[in-house]
Amino acid sequence: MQGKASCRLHGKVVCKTTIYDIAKQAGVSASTVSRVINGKPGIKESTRQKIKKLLEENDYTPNVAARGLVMQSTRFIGILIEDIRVSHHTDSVYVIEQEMTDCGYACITFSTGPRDEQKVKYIELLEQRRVEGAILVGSMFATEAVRQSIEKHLSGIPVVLVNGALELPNVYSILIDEERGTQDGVAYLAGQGRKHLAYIMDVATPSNQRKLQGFRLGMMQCGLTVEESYIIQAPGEDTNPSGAIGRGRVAAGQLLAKCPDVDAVLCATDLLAVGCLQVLLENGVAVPRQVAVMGVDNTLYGQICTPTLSTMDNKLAESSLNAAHVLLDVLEGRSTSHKIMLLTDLILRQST
Amino acid sequence: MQGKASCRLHGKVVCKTTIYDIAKQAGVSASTVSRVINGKPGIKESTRQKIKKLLEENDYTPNVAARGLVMQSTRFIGILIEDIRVSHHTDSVYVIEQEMTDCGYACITFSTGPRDEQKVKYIELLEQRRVEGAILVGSMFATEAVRQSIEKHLSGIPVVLVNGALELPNVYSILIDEERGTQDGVAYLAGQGRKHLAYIMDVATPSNQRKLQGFRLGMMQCGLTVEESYIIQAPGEDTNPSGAIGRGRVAAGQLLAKCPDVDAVLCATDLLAVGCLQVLLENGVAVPRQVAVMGVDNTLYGQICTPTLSTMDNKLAESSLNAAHVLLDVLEGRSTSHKIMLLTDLILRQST
DNA sequence: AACGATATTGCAATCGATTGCGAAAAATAA
DNA sequence: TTATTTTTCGCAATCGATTGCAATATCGTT
Repeated sequence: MQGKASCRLHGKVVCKTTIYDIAKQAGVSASTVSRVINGKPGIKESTRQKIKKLLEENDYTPNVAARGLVMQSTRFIGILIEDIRVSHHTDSVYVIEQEMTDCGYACITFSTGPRDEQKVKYIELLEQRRVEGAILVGSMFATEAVRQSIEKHLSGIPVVLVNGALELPNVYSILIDEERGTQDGVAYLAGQGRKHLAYIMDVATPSNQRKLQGFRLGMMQCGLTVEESYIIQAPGEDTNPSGAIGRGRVAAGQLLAKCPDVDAVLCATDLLAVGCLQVLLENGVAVPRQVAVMGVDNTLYGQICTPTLSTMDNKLAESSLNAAHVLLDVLEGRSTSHKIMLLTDLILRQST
Repeated sequence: MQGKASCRLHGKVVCKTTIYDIAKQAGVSASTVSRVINGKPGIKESTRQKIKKLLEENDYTPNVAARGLVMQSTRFIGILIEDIRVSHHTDSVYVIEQEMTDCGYACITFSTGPRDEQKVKYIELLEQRRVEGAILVGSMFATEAVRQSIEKHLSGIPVVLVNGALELPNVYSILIDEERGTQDGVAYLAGQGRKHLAYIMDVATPSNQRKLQGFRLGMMQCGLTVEESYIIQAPGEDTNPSGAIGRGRVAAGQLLAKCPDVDAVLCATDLLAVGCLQVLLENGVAVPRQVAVMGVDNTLYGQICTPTLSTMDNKLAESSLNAAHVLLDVLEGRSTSHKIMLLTDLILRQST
């Protein structure tokens, strides 16, 4: 027997009003109230109106968790991202949240950090919340540990990976051809007659490795040889975005020391490139006359620094939008593709 | 009668295993399983072990929604923010999510956009999800419409407002003394002997109005008169952060046209300041020799532009951290303060 | 007035948990 | 062996919804 009236304490509603409260007031059963709420047919117009009025008056709001329990659907999706503070990641989250919210889903977002154990932990949290789908943004989710965790905890629900692939029947991938994009960048710089290209590498994520691979391929295709000492690893593995400039500065310092005749630098991210730019200018190197600099991500930073930064737009927002659409397709029973590949754009500004 | 075994389809688990599944396998009742899961006493050690093993083997994960239904607690909190893409907002969300996640809460985050109706809509969504608390980031939430909506939909749960106040018994406020901060900025510039200060105003949020008020007060205290035509309204009301630079540029154009002897510009945000800087430099104005420029927010942009930007650090991340702590205090029954006021810092760089 | 057809509504089970209280089982005491 | 205590465990209600099926109400017909 249910039907306890919503309890009030000090005038504040402590328990929200339920369909039983409404039913009692209307002198009908909870079933009838439920049918009115959901616009089901077979209710006399007069009672429908009476109930609607009561719902209004009592500020009734359905408990979606209770509804979800019987409907077997939470209308939650999960978003996992390494660090939401990274500016292009923010755009991704924004796009996904907008799109999913519009379709009646709510997003549970976690910044996982770089470590696999953390990622696995958050995957379990998503399972506990019974999300109906998940989007993992970033190539760092394409690891074996994550694969196993998805298989164990997220099997049965669609998972979309942005900028990475995972061989699992329920995993969909949005891929970005960063390798090709980096090749394009190299080709452009080589086309300017530059011959001694350097590369500033970020932490060795799959995405960064693809970019580096693109650098090597591009060099080869342009008939240039890669001098290994011209591939410089930015120090540390801090994910805090504000640290990236400093890391770029350190790398640029090494560059100046080790690469005397360098005439172009490709950087794995815009912020590394900004740090690099700063050091070059501070040391009297003319950019782009003596050394050209190119970044990746097409962030606002590149529009602000001086000289403005040429960069590879890796379309993270667009791929996230694609991810949301793929997820919605699967959730709503439409057919969709398991793999989508996007091409990058070269954005040319003053630094090249 | 419950106890349907978890159904499998094509090898994929479609229904997660429940405590009834475990109970049946163990030959006990669901109550016993529940007690083992929650570490309750009064269970024979041998059966406890047996059940624990089964939980492991079956990859059991509690359905937190079902649990929440009976426990009357969802362990969800809501975060409302106008636009998560704005960089200091991102930091706020990051900090809040970290803090709440650490304490076992999950966050439902919505970017509401600038309009009141949207904000109200998202407040209702939070109610539907039965969040146990909410944090609203930004002064734009301090409106009458939002106040009423909170009173109607979020009464009974703690709500923390970052950078704004609302007179409601369950609303807590983290305030930032931006008025005072702007006064400090004016005082600093006046101390350099500058006398003709301009102000580039952003959309008229309460926060921005407080800053403008600080500008007026500061001028008065320094014995300077405010020339109304030196207060320039940046055009548009686009919340897309990437548009702010352009808006700053437009404002700076007006500045050059209308304010011949200007020798300092305070801007409502860093990005406006960056746009302003660009236009000044393009027009051959020496910064800071002829005109000093100062922003607000202490974003990374200010460290990147040339010259680097002096700015007022309004401690949004710190205030968000405070907000999370206040919310946790209330949720966990500790006493806390209804209002916290933070002071800003002046960050001095090359542009002044 | 009696009947069948249709329009409304309620009962009760269900979703996946938690928990107070009583019952059965085991351990201990008499 | 019986009585008593203490462990251990299950029953059933509960949280707030949804829904198939059965029951009742209403209506038109003859």
